Amino acid sequence: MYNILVVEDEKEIAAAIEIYLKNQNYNVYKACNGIESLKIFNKEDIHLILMDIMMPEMDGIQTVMKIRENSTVPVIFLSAKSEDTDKILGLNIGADDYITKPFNPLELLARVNSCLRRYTSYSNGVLPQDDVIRIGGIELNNMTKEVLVDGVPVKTTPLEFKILHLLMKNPNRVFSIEEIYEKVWNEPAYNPDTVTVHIRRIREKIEINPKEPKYLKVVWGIGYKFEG
Amino acid sequence: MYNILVVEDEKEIAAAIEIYLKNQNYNVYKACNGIESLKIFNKEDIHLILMDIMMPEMDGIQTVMKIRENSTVPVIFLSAKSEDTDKILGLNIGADDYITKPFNPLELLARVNSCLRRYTSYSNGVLPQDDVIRIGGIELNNMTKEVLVDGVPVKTTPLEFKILHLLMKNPNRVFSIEEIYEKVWNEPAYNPDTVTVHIRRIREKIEINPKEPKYLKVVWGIGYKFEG
DNA sequence: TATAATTATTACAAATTTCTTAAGAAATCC
DNA sequence: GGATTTCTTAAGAAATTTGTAATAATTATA
Repeated sequence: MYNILVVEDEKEIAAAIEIYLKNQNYNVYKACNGIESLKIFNKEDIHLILMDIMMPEMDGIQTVMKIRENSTVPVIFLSAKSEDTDKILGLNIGADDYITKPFNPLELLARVNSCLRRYTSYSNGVLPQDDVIRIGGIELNNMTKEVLVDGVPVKTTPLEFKILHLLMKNPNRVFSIEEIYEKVWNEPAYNPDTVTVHIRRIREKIEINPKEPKYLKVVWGIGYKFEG
Repeated sequence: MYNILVVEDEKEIAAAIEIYLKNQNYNVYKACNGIESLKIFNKEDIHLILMDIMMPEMDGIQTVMKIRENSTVPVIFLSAKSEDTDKILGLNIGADDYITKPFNPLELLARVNSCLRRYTSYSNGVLPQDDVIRIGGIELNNMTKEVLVDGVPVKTTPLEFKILHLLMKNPNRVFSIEEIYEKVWNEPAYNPDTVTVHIRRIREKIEINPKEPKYLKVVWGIGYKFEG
């Protein structure tokens, strides 16, 4: 049973899609804007996203970019525009397919089926390599959300994992506290202390001596980096 | 990691562009008029400019003309007008591309990517591929904020790094103490001693014998330069 | 060479940033 | 609904960086 997230601000279209998909025995989650979709995506185990491009608040492209920062879930774009450039560009940011409105319900279903088949076929045997990052003695698995320190599993909270993931995805790059906050929390306003405290907790879990960190280093006056 | 300067007086548009670019891991600087953009351009190591044509104070074309006096940095124009005359004019003064508002975010990203790709491919060695400057035995990495002296990492404070970066970006060019102060601190008022002390501290870190500097030389009565 | 102007050196005070801790709020789980 | 886990905030401590000022050394010029 697959979970499909439909992100679409026009209620009637969303309802119609829901009917088609439920008839095919898919489980449907609905969001009417980008922000809501991110919340659902972070909470549920979504196998495919149908994303409208034109939306209030945060448009579909921005939303997919956010999702792509730490997931390779398949995405099919829905759009009123049919220009070829858009089509190609949409695929460039990691969309798996593209359907122009008004669409044929059968076409929609066909693409959804094919997309899921394609994705599950290569996620069966070999996992996408992006999901495991290993630097020094630290191994981070984005699929299972597991962290290994010298082979020993360590429990991390969701926020700790996100911060560590961000830094380990770009080893040696320095992130300012503000940057970390924006990327992890998806909000502009922030309290620097919050990030600092989480950094401290991550250090407690992955460093032998948190006061002299080997991996999670501070660059004074600039920010933090994962050294590898 | 590329630095992109967005020159746009409408705050919402500038903010939107910033989001798109940051999501693609570009570093974004913003200016809301031509004069401000020149200041940032002179201070930072900008790899591409997105320039609005219609702006108060100094318009985009005037600004690019000023920039073109001593730089071939790629420029993409943004404009509400779509007349061909503007287009041709824009390209004639050395713009690399042209986007009319309202624009598709993906189109913007595609042009930015292509522009940077094109530029770096035919600039052999002039423009650094990444943010690494290497002169003599000194290597400076702006992404990791690391400084290597003959391969040995050396810790620098934020101000020291900024000063060194400024001088190494323009090797052999002499900067007056006042100029250094203005570009690094971004303030008009200054105390010459402050800069002198910082120069001394940098020398202690990168020179074998600070009293007879090999790199960070003084030009008597004029200022300092990084010799390479 | 003497003098004035500029740069170098040093030590210490001030300012800034990060660290640590802990308590209460919020969210999640059973 | 209660218990547990996770998150946020705040405040003082600790560490680091930055600015200042006094003095020494160097360079240019008359």
